Amino acid sequence: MNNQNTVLEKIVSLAKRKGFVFQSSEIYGGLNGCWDYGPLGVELLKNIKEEWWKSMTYREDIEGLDASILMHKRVWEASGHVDNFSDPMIDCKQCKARFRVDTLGDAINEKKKGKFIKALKEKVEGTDNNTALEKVFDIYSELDERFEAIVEHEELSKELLALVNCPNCGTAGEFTEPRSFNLMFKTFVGPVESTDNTVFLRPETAQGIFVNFSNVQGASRQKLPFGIAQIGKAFRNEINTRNFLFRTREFEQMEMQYFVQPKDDKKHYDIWKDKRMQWYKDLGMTPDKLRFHDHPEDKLAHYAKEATDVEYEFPFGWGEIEGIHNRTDFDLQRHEEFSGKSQKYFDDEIKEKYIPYIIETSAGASRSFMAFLVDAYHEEEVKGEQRVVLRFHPKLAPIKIAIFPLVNKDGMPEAARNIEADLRQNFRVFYDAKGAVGRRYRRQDEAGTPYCVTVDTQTLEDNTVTVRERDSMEQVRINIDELKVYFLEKLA
RNA sequence: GCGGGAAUAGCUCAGUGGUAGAGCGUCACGUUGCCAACGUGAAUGUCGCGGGUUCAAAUCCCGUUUCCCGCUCCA
Repeated sequence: MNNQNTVLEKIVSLAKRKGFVFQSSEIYGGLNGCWDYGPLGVELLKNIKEEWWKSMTYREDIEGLDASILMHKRVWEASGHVDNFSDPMIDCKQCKARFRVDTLGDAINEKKKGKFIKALKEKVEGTDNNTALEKVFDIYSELDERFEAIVEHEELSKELLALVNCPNCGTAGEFTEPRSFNLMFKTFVGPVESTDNTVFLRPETAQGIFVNFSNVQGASRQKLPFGIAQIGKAFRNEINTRNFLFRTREFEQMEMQYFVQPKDDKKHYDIWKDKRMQWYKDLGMTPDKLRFHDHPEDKLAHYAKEATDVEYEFPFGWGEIEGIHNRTDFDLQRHEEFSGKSQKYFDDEIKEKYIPYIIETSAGASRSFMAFLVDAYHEEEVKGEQRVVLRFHPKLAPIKIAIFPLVNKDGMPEAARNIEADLRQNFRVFYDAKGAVGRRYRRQDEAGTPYCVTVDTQTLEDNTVTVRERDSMEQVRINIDELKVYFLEKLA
């Protein structure tokens, strides 16, 4: 574990040194959980988003969208974020201690938990809550799990809290009502601050897609099944940020919502699940470090019928980089209800009107960035010297080709500059003439540049150059006239 | 949010009360002949920030911010 943390620290350090990621507002002491993408980082991020965009929208059945970050307040009431997207807290009125409701159980021992649950069972006997409690008992056999499930249940939680003694002072029945600490960032439309003009910074891009379902369908004349894709920033006022780019308060999502006939939901869910996993593998991510984590039925979010995470094994452990959910008709149903505008789709084939089911693929651009960066990082020994190399897939590499004169004289720089000018029309290239060529190669290794072109004496005689490949460090001689075609093929 | 650790040059770090340091990197000049070569020179620090103690603080004390770790949580 210690060793693995060191790896992450090295990557954070490299990321700063080479210009991938800087801490936000660093000269002012930094801002918790916010990071800036530097010259190489912005290229890598842009390439990731571009690959995603191509794979998602360069097809007949998916349309693009770029919705506003600020949306009507009612959107978040309909989505459930105003009510659910929060961590309820309670205070003990007696001793003023504060507890998060969902972690209250940690402060209470087994024996007492048993006592409280028994008391609760007697209390709800014969009421609606009894059914709910029985369901909890069916799903869980462990005491801790039962307690946790009760606490997470809106109604049962209230009943239980009235019975529980404060873990701090022992007083029973003195807890406040659970209060929500909403994780959405709030701001105001217009210069005057008042509750009337409160808006939220979107905590997910998905709702921008849902509320535009009819617009996009009408404008694009798409028929079900079809999807809407969007890349954009989202904001969550996380209690804790942690692990570099993994949990940040401002992050970027790459989401595609696929609208399907309800009866086909399982089919499309499975298709997208496979397709999304393959995307990471196709871009070179180590297959052994990727897995699915299926959500157990009782842990599903309020909107989901089926859900899985694509997880990557980071130095700190497995972490989600994408969520694939069957959101059912929950979102459109709710928007229909809250807006009063029909969200139904008339299906010509079956002559039926229905609210589509939605299969969501929601990838974290920032998290993918981190996963691709961590996965690319390699340290190796070359002739007794350590080499640090970022083995990015050529499509993701911030710089595609570096061009060097072997030495900075005898007509070599001029020849190299000509090559640079020519290749720059098609590729992101970098010219460097300073110092020994070996050092320049290693510098490019640290930036993840897949190819280096070097002009030498022979170039001036027969118009050929060496092309050095990053991972193998092997060199081939190529005629300058064939370079562009060579790279178009290699980098396509 | 709780508990633990850390913060000194771009990076890694040394410096336990008395002039701010090293290695690497960066830049310049010279040299160069394919994998972090060499020589000479240079730039870079309110020692995270704010208070306090002291004749004197990078060093001791208090607060705070940020990062890392363990819980917790999550896209």
